[in-house]
Amino acid sequence: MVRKPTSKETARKPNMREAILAAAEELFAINGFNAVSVRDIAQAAGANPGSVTYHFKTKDGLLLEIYRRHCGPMNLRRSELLAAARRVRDLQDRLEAVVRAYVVPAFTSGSDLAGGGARFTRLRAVMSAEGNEVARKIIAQTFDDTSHAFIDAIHESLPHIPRTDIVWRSHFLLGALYYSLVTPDRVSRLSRGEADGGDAASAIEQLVQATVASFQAPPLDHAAPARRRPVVSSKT
Amino acid sequence: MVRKPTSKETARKPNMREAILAAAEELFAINGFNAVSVRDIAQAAGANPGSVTYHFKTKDGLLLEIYRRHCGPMNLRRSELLAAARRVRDLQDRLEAVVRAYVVPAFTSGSDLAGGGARFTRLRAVMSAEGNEVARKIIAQTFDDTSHAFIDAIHESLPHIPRTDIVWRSHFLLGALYYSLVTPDRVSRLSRGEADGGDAASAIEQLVQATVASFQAPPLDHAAPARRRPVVSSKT
DNA sequence: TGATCTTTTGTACGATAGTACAAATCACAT
DNA sequence: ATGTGATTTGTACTATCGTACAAAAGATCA
Repeated sequence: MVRKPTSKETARKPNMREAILAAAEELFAINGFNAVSVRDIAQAAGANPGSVTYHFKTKDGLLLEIYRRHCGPMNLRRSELLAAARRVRDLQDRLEAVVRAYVVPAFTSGSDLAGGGARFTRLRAVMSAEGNEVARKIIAQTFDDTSHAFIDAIHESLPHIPRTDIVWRSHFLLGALYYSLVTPDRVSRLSRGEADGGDAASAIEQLVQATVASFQAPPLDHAAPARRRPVVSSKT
Repeated sequence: MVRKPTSKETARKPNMREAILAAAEELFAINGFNAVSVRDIAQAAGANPGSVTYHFKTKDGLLLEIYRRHCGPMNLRRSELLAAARRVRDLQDRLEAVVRAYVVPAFTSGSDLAGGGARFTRLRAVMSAEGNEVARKIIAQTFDDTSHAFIDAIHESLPHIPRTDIVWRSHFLLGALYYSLVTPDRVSRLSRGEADGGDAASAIEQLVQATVASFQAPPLDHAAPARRRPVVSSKT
């Protein structure tokens, strides 16, 4: 008889805890935290509502565990890719590699969770929009380090751009990334079917290319707006 | 003796209907649709919960009315600015003007609502993330025309870029725009206080500049992406 | 097998949700 | 001042929320 697990950390044969986590992740990512009830999650997971309470104590605890599951692997993968990107000699290529190291793990999973990267990133996007408190705390203390590392790496490739501008542009990158995962159908619609907003590979390439170009844009902090004239004038 | 209003369309002296709309708009934009109760809105507006039902019938009806209030003016202003931008001769300047015509009304109000532009745009961002049904319907039938007009205008300035790429990049623009309004504090935090994410003027300039550069990036549709050397450079 | 621990189930409780509706109140034309 | 229609108030109803908890069921090992 095969018997590998000790009694302490085993769950049932069909792992209910995991099923609940997966169902919650999916539902939260699509509908937001507040619109999904514990009963909805339980039903989607084929579990009893009480099981959710048993495994995660509260609804917040469930969300917290989802974050714990993904943050580690994703940031680890980002660190690896970032380290590799830093070793690229050509500054131009390095910039692209760094951006790619930031973007790719958000679309594709960082570890055992297959294809869960995009789902979790979408979850983060939605929680961010909802101003979810649990998420806010985790984000600030888990992702800011990573964000700083990327900003520094980008700054390394573009020393002549003020750090402030890089912060703004990397912020735009994250916004674009989030939005691409939240409403991919809009891309399909506006392109009249010529593009598939749900295609991760396309999204990544488009995003990386557009973002690299935006980082390379000339800085504007320099208090010298003489170059361009005020273009807008239509109001009375 | 002042007598301007006819009895038919007047509300109370302190216009309750407007107060409710304003309160709802603010609360929805910050916390999302589902997290805000009708009672929350009524309290914030200094009204009775029943008044909300009286004026707007349902909570969905209230959201619908908020959209009706803003969509017209904002799209009107965008059309004006877009028309003006189209008249700019220099292609480079025209591109920037077009982008600005898209961005500016989202941050600043389009009509009588003072400063409400950013709030409403943030509301749209949050509703989009939550997958709100009421919002989805209105968006598709109200904003897609505008979006197409902008995409076409940009395509005019950049004829060598495939329309598909322009759709993606304008999608990124909207995502960046939304995200800037949803979590401006992140910019302040990551820049270590050097930038104020809440400053609309800075956000607009940064966003316009970054976006123009992203639109100008070389197209990537071209089937064979070997080792490409991007042409964009900032040296003068 | 029986004892013990873990997990699942079922049910219930208090809080709060959206909304309906009658009564009270107000603004204003007559 | 008075009647009338537009608003506001107060309250109540039903549904659903998150969560607690005891009992049932399953697993583990002496």
